[in-house]
Amino acid sequence: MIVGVLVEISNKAVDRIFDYSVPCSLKDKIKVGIRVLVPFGKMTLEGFVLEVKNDKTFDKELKDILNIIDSDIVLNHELLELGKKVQKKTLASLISCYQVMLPKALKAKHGSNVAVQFDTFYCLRQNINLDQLKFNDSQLKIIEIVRQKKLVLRKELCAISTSSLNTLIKKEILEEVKKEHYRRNYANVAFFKHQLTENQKKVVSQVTLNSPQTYLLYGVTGSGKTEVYMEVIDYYLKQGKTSIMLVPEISLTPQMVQRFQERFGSKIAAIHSGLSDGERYDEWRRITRGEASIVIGARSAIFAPLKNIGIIIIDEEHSDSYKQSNSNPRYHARDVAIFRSRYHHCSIVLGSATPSLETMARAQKGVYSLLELSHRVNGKEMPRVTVVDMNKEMKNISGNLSKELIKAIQNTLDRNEQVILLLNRRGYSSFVMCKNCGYTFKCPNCDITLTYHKSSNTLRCHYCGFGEKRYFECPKCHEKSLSNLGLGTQKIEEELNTLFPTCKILRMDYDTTSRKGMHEKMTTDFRDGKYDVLLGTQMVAKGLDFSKVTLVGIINADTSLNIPDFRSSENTFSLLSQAAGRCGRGEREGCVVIQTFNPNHYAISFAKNHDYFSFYMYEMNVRRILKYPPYFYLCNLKVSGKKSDLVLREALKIKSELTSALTNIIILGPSTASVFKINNVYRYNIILKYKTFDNLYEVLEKIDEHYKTKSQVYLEIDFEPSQIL
DNA sequence: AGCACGCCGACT
DNA sequence: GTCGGCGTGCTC
Repeated sequence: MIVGVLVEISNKAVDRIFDYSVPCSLKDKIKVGIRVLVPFGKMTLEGFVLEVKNDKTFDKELKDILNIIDSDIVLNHELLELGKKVQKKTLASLISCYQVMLPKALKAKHGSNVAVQFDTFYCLRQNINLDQLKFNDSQLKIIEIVRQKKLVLRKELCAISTSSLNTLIKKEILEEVKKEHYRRNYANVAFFKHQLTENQKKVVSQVTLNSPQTYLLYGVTGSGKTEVYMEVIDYYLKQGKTSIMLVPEISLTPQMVQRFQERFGSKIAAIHSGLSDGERYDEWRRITRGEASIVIGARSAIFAPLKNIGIIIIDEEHSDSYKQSNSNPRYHARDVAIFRSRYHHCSIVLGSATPSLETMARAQKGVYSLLELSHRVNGKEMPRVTVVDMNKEMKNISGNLSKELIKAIQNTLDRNEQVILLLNRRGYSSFVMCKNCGYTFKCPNCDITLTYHKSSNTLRCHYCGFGEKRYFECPKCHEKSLSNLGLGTQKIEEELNTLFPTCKILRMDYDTTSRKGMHEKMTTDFRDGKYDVLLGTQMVAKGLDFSKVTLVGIINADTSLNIPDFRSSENTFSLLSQAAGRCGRGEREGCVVIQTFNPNHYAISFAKNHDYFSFYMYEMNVRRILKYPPYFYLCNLKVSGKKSDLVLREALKIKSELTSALTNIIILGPSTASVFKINNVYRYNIILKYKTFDNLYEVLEKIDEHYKTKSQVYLEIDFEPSQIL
């Protein structure tokens, strides 16, 4: 017996199947999809069995596999095939495509730290005649409990007498049994169901009754998309089918999970960043065993090993978190969803209040079916939006809050209602500059300005982690005129404290929510009315639902417009629309104040009017003229290395090779990446724009092949990048 | 990933 | 003459 094994080294040079022979003792345990331990050179490695074959026509002497790691399959037939498809689409290594599907516990490097947890029980041995034996009091007590309950936790019996217990085991009267247990409790809570509106019902029946296809559910904020998702999932659950729902990590809050648990109880497996590796492993096992049939999670949950999938839902489909951008495989969850939907013959629902241009364009072309929810469930109009021109305002105020916004906050507080303030951190950070000579602090390893962290009084590099104490004297002109520039939530909080001394402010940003459970506590406290103002970064704009909020203020709408990325308008429009959607969700009407230095920018004016379609039309025209998606596909080739001249030379070589091998393609660059140097590694981008694939993949694969063994220059290929940095 | 092999500069 | 730098190539 011979097995084909893919070893767990994420290096393209060994990313192929190696054959091993199987010793007789392991033969009957071998299955495709399990992990095995194999000798590899001088190393011992874990690997996946991808093939089992019986022919012995091998010219080489094969090594034996050493052992078997899993008794059960970790990669089923579908996932094995899916990995190959993802590999083909992203040109990443095959092993990375399989690794991305599995929880950390099953990976060679970290796996050993995470184990299945067991509870120890006792039970009576069979065929024991108790009457013939003599026992002392505590032994009798123990036997009585075990006879009644059959299976008793060891801990419980130890409480009576550990020594008596041990004697009973020694005499082979009681038997120790280990049973796996999950780290979390999966209590089945009361099923809770909302009444749907007619519009919602219509959408549900379209999704569930038509033949399998991909839908775009375009529903304004507050139109009750989540209720539609639940109803659809319920429909398939009753048919004995499973569901996946993807949510951006940032909106995968305990409240969100709770809503689903209230309806579906322990059928839910939720995979979010708050779980420990062990808890993740438990969830994964519940899914493979069929104990959980509804999976809610961020991007990687699209690989959940469910069988018989009835529906795949991608909520907030425009979110760039669905594209894995910083490590291989650089996949988009939407593409994986499409692969899986073909395997399972199921539909996909892509939901958003601000669909990505790509998705809406496909819906307009008829590739996806468009479903709409154009009214809020509470019947209220969208909130009134005021745009404040900060160019004029800055002359009148000393802080960062306009008179208009201050007045609106005051009015809201007077009415005993709540406020959400959003500080747009995208493309924005606080830094230190000398007011005398203009000196700014740069990271010595990276080509970037250091960020000021007030809590530790340090300057930090966000790219490599470099940090140093904040100076008091300018190192260049030696004046003591260094000042903190830029805006942080702490700064705004101080301003609010001065303006509204009695107002209770809840600050919610990465610093305050990173501790486990803090996010949950904060949202609960705010909902319970313990605070008047919720001040935060992007995370306050997504999905939160507070009925008492009647004012949303956006402190700096346009910093995200300044990012040199073709999606910056789209991202800004989407952020403003989502933020505005946070208010007026209850009985009372809401209003929105947007502060901006670009009051006439189309992303802002269309957001002001809640006019998605006009934004869509306008932006489509921009993309058409500039040859960007959805009119053209993009691919970014990232060429990097420690020797900048060598990197450039190789990048130019790649470009000339592409130019001669490809037609009907626009090749831009190589240009220096927006941060040229990170951690002493120099980076160039070559950007490809094309309408048809032709021989693109073959050519790129050949170039990639060449660079996978080079150690001085690295090449990474990112198809349809979410951003080009 | 790890290790061996091989080709060049600087030294006990 | 050798020691050791790392660039390259191989692992069933």
